[in-house]
Amino acid sequence: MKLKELAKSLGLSPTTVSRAINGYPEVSEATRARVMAAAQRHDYQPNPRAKALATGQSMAIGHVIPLATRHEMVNPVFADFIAGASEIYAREGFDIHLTVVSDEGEEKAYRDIAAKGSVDGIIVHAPRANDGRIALLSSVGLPFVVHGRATGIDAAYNWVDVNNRRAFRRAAEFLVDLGHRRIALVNGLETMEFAMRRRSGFVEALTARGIEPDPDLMLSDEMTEQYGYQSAKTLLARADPPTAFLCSSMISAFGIRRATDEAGLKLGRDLSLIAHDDDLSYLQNGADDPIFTALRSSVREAGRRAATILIDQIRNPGPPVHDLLEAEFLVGRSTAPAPHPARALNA
Amino acid sequence: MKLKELAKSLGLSPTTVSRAINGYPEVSEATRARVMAAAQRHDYQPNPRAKALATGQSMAIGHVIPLATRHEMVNPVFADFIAGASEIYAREGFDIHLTVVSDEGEEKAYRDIAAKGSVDGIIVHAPRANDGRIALLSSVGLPFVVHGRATGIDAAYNWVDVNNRRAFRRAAEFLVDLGHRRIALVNGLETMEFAMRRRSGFVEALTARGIEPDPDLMLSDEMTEQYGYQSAKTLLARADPPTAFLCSSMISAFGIRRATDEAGLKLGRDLSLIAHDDDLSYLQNGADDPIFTALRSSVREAGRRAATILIDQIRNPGPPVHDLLEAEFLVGRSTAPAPHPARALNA
DNA sequence: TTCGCCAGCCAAAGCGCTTTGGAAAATCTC
DNA sequence: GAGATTTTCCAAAGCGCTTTGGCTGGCGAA
Repeated sequence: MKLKELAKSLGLSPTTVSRAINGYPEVSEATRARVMAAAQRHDYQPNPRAKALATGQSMAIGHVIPLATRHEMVNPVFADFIAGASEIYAREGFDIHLTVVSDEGEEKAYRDIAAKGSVDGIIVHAPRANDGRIALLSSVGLPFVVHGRATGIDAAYNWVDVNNRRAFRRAAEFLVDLGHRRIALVNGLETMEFAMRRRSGFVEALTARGIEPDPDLMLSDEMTEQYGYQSAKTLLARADPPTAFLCSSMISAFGIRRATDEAGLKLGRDLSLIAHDDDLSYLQNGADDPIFTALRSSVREAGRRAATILIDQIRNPGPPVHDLLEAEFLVGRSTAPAPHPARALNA
Repeated sequence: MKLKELAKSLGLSPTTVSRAINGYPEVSEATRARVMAAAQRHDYQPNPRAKALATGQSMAIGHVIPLATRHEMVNPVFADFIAGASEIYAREGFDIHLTVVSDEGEEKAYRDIAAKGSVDGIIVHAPRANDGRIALLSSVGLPFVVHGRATGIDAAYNWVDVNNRRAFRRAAEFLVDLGHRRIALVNGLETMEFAMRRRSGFVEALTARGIEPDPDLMLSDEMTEQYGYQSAKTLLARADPPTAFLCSSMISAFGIRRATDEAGLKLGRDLSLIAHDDDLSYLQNGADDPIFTALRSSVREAGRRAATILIDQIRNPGPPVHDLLEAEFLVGRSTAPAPHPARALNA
């Protein structure tokens, strides 16, 4: 069923039908009702491509999700982020245009999307320091929101981020308060902004408490289970093993748990672990009785916020907006006072 | 840069330029070269909406990913499936159109997509028995490929699936061969086809070996970590706990591991566990030294296959095609002979 | 030399919708 | 009740591309 047919069947012009459907005031309420009823009856769906061509609006948002070349890994948080964003999109009538692209092709992917004009806005995932995409998109004039922030960019832009630095500072302080002195940071890839910020928060906390951060205890890689396992295994084999771990991901935290179990140690007794928890739907830390003491911040909520900002900027462009979410700190069963704090310190 | 401008700058008609770019034979190779060079130089990207409107082809594939209403959970395998599919899409010039929809809205979502004609084909995820979507899409005439199969559908259709039944039969047989008699099945939601098939394979194996499947040992739910944990905890607390677990997901397997650790049992010694491993990029079971004995089947590869079939069917429609993948069986460190097989049997 | 043919190009219509610039009908003003 | 508005509708152009149906000029055949 096309607009023209609908119009003919009603004895109206396409113009009037179009206006009736799109809520323009130039049609009487009587005919609008008639048109709407007919549209309903015939299950009329305007062809979005024709509409887009005529209006210049595609009613679609682009998401470019990076495929880490090293392990061809797609970050598991995307699914939840997009689920959150799409709640908003669905309500507002936007579609999602997905592009999966490996690191090298990334810039070109953005450039192409902008040139083809197939979306009204873009969400930028996983920013790095001095991220070139931000300048690129700004110059093109396509509205965009960054999930995260990028240092080294002068111009203002829209972003939604978690206060990673504060969260990790707080977690580290908590561990120090429990008497831990040798604390390992099992961080994400520190080419990523969020990982850099987490590291600075961690370092800040230690330094503020007079503890010299030990580079050997600060690891950085893609956050897989294996990475957590290997890291913990290696660190625990040291002569002076850490007594606590701060880990950037629940998945890697499971790896750490596996290594500690193998070593015959018990989390929350012999060893402490705090994990960052993105509150993924399939990897719940548990509400009432958290598995891990954790910094919780819903990536789905971040998706909702980012989508809201983006749509708002598309509809009425204005000065850049940002939204800084604070992570919740949940004390679970994976943390405990340091085993021999006094002895270790006074030795 | 638009086609018309390009044409003018070359002193050619839009017709000729269009034909040159799209490889039609009516233009001389000389002018084609000239056009291509100019297109390159001006970074000309044809407007996909205009193209789609004119040709009726949108060069986009729809993915409708279901949001399980119960826990608002988005299945973690989608990210990898789509990563695999998009390798093919990118090569062939297709875009991905994503729709996230909760169970109730699903049928309408498909209907709308078909009516709006915004995609050339669809991938159907997570089929259920007698899945209505298959009849719907068939009647609409939109090419589609199902990731999985649905019993109760007479008509043939395109699908890509893992031989879940055989895989689970084999795993169960392996456990029985190790002397296990009380084996628990920690399965996915059995409204899903794949879970039903896994269960039948499991039941078949036990029955064939003269073991009566115990309904109390067969669980079914969404495959979260918590689910694995709770299931194992409950089952291990029984008077006659199982000596082995067969689990439908790596994530739930981690939960099972957590429960067994808590109970002071060691996997691969006191208790056996086989997990189904979708070979997710961020949840590797480990190639050389698998954490779990596992049935491995790459969901990313399934994505590639599905995309290939779909594009092929879009280009030259033909009789339905399917592709049945076999899961690899990997013996890892989580399985061992049953603790007291002889005694238990001869008692 | 004339004709026919074909390679190579172009004008214009059309994809399904929106939107500008009227025009007719209805309402208001005095 | 005539003119001035306002309401309600419509015809047609246009979004950027493809594609049908010519048209032209150069070539070989007769």
